[in-house]
Amino acid sequence: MSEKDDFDLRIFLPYLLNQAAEEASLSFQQVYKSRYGMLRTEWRVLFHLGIYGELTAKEIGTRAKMHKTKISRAVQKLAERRFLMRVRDATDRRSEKLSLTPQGRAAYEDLRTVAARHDAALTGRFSAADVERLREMLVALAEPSQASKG
Amino acid sequence: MSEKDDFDLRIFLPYLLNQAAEEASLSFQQVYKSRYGMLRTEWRVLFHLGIYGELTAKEIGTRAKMHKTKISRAVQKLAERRFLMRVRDATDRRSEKLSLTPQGRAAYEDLRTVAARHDAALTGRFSAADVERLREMLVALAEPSQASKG
DNA sequence: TATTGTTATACTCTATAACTATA
DNA sequence: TATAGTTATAGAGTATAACAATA
Repeated sequence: MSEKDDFDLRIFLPYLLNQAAEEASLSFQQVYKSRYGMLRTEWRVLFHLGIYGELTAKEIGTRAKMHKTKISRAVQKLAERRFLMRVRDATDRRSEKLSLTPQGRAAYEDLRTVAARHDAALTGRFSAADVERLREMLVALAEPSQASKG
Repeated sequence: MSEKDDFDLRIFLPYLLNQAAEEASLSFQQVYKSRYGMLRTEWRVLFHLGIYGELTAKEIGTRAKMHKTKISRAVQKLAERRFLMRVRDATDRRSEKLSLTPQGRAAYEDLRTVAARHDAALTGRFSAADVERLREMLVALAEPSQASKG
């Protein structure tokens, strides 16, 4: 994009990424919200426990790049609704081992299926090679502190 | 992505798009916020008027796919800060012709330059062909009601 | 009756500081 | 002193209903 009179907002990358992200999230959001009353932070924590098994809040934070306050509140909600269990760590009593209850695992497995189908629906219109390259580029763009000090 | 035990959250498209969008927006957000005290909705309206000239709120809504309440509030803020002028439409007194003041145009031109440089910094690491394909795919993903009922 | 734009309200999401309890 | 996690608070972003003025 040049800097003069032909600026095209419609292809400005931050704008485009935001629009695509909003649209792509919509139908999945409706599912985790309507079926389980979850928020974004909550399904993310649920998925981390579903995929990796027992984790502490700290470990989830590292893997998900989520701030500890977000995790704290998401864990609280998931515990209230009996999707996860908290067990005080015997060797370091500041932290807790978090793991899914059977109910939490069932929710995770349901949502994992929905997510996989949704991902397939979103990417199905593109070639496999294009999708692979798209994911690579998005991973690179998601990485912090690339060239970005405009 | 398959639906069984190898679900990989890190490449789940809605998740990836969200992370990339957040990261890509960061530095530009800091500029329009710190220099002009603007919010997201406000720079978007500013850009529409800068690019297309005189528009009504309705026309901005159509082009930007923004709800009228967002536009109403963004226009109010931009008018307070003397970035735009409102002139009642003589032929339809329900709407107003919106246009940038000299101060608004100066802000737009400054931010347009920042945006173009930021876009170049974000995409500079990829080949021109990859960037072109990336924008095409994001435009397609941003389009509402594709296959999405997971 | 329908449309343009405004106001009220609530919910979601994010960011930061200050705090606790443990180490 | 530092770390794991919590609580409080505010700001940013989004969504919807109800409304006034005009067509």
